[in-house]
Amino acid sequence: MGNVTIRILARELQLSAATVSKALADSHEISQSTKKRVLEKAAALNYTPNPYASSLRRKKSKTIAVVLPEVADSFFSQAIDGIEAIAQDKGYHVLVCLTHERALKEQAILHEMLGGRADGILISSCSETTDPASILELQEKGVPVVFFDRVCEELDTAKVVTDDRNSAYKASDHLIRCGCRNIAFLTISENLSISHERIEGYKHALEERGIKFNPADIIPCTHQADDNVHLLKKMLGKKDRPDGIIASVEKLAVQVYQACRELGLNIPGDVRVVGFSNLVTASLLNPSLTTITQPAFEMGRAAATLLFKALGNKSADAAQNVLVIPSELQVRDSTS
Amino acid sequence: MGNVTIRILARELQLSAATVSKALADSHEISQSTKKRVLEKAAALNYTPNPYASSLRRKKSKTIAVVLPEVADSFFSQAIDGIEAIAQDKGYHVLVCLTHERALKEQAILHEMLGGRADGILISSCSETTDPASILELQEKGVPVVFFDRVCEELDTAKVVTDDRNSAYKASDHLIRCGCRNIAFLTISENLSISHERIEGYKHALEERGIKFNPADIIPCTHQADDNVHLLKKMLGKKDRPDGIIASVEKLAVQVYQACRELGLNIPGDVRVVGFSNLVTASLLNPSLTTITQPAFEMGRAAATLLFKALGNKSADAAQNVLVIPSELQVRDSTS
DNA sequence: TTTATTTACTTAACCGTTTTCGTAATCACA
DNA sequence: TGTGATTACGAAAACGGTTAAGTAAATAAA
Repeated sequence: MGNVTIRILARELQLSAATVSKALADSHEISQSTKKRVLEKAAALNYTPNPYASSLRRKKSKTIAVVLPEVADSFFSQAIDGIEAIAQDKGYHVLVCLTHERALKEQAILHEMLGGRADGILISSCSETTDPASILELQEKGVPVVFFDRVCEELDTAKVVTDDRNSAYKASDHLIRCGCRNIAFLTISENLSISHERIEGYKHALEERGIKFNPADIIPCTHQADDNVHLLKKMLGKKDRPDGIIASVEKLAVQVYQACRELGLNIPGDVRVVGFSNLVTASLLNPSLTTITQPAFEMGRAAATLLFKALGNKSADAAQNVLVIPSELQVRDSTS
Repeated sequence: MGNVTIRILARELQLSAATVSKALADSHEISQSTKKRVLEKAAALNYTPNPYASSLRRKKSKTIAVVLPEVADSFFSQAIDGIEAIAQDKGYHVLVCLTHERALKEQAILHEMLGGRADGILISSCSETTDPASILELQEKGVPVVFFDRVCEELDTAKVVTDDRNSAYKASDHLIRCGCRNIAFLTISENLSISHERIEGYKHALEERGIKFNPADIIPCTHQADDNVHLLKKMLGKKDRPDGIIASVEKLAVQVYQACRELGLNIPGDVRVVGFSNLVTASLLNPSLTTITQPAFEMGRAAATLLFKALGNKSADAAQNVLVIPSELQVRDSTS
């Protein structure tokens, strides 16, 4: 009943623990016949190595941590799928740590990671300001960190992003071409890299078409769905309501639909909508939603790949790569 | 640069490692003044304990594993949110292990867990047959296991499910009341507990209304979206196509919509659809989707709570609870 | 004053694997 | 036949935190 350890295995085999350990690791120092005996006995006794003993000794946890705001979001869950695919392939485990968009929680998680719980970190920052200190500490300790999607611009780490600025530009330009002149831009946080980039793209499109940018058109939203719907209804209830909306976050697009439905507003008749979204149901919505579709799965894969590349290098933070994977504008009925 | 260990901390403080350890654990054996000194020095040196050393010695990992088929699914991702909320509260970490619906992968993951990587396991089985052996082994080793949603009926573990049979009954009954007489039931696996239950509920409703059950109406689907759409189009293209469809899995409902769209079939005119689904967009689809909405977040919370209860007990598998949290039928336009 | 008790620490032995350094024994080669 | 490699294994010391057992000093009880 007491767990079968490598020493128990060794005793049964009349061997030393060292030999068994090496045999299990398929070391060249061990004869084929011994390896076979060990493997067989291990299977017979149902031996499973204690990962913590191993981690302690090797200073490797065979685990990566994914730090992100939430998982109930198509983009993030698809990204996790991509990350996990790579990790599983490399024999690594995935620790999912949710920040719930709280900077404090994020910091606490990152600080804990200093203990070596994970060999590397994938992170998509929360919407409150990310403290570069924790990240810097990790880097100093030689723990590779790769940002994805929501990156921290000031930091010199590997990053995987999509072409946020250009995507927002395309979305805005598309709306303008559709006749919109008063476009609201919904965002969840102004100190998020992706927000900056996307707002820049939006501004650029306006400028190019000679539309004056009005700071009041940048609408900061919250993480409370009902608050947002309330806010949106208020905005859309006004006489000078926008004739176009860009929802820079998946959830916000859904909330715009809800607000419009409750107000009896027609999309795209009364207001056109485009959302940054990875919803599989985008094309099935009423009306189908024009989206900027991010390559979520691919971004997850790419971030994980970058992380493992860094883990392979002795020079920990060698991979100061920035990867940009383009998003796609998919025009559907909500704008046409 | 070299990690600051408890011994280094101790040396700096002119104390023994034992004292520091106890001080950090707020042991009553240590004086207040020493505790304060230790805490301050620990903060100053930015000490972070090595979780693996601790896990090795204490035989506790402060980690739970969530084993499930995928994460890119509203039900599962919401459930994870619920699980994580509880785990974070208890100071535990969450290891997410995806089986991708492969029994072999599931077995491998569970077998690895024997090593003690996680203190407890939450699992929603994959659609291929789950091998009770791995679970039994875990239980023998005293690792508590809680099933949620996709449970293993033969096993005597704690379980959290929804009222699958009754939900399916309600969905079927609803369709019949709407006039359907030829109802197809889409499933992904026939050896899944939830499939059994749901099919039973479906049969029961038919029987009660004097409609003969036709085994051919149980449509086994795959995990390939395009395969399913193809299959569904074939089915819906026939003259004697069903006049009602129950999609017992979230993704399948979406695929029914796609198939109908491609065939130009009208929902609910040509065929009525109800789906087991937690999509936030259900009410925004075209037409809005009648759903059996499962309490995903709550189920996650409940499962985690049950697990922690078991972790609290010395008698590991004391909690052979079965919790049933009811789902809700939300009638929308796809059936009316 | 002597004896118990409490307080505040220390020592040392773990936990289970890995790995460095040996060391016999076998083999190759001049 | 002696020297150097090579092969196959073992002893023991890590890794870093925890904890049982022990101890010296201070305090309380007799």
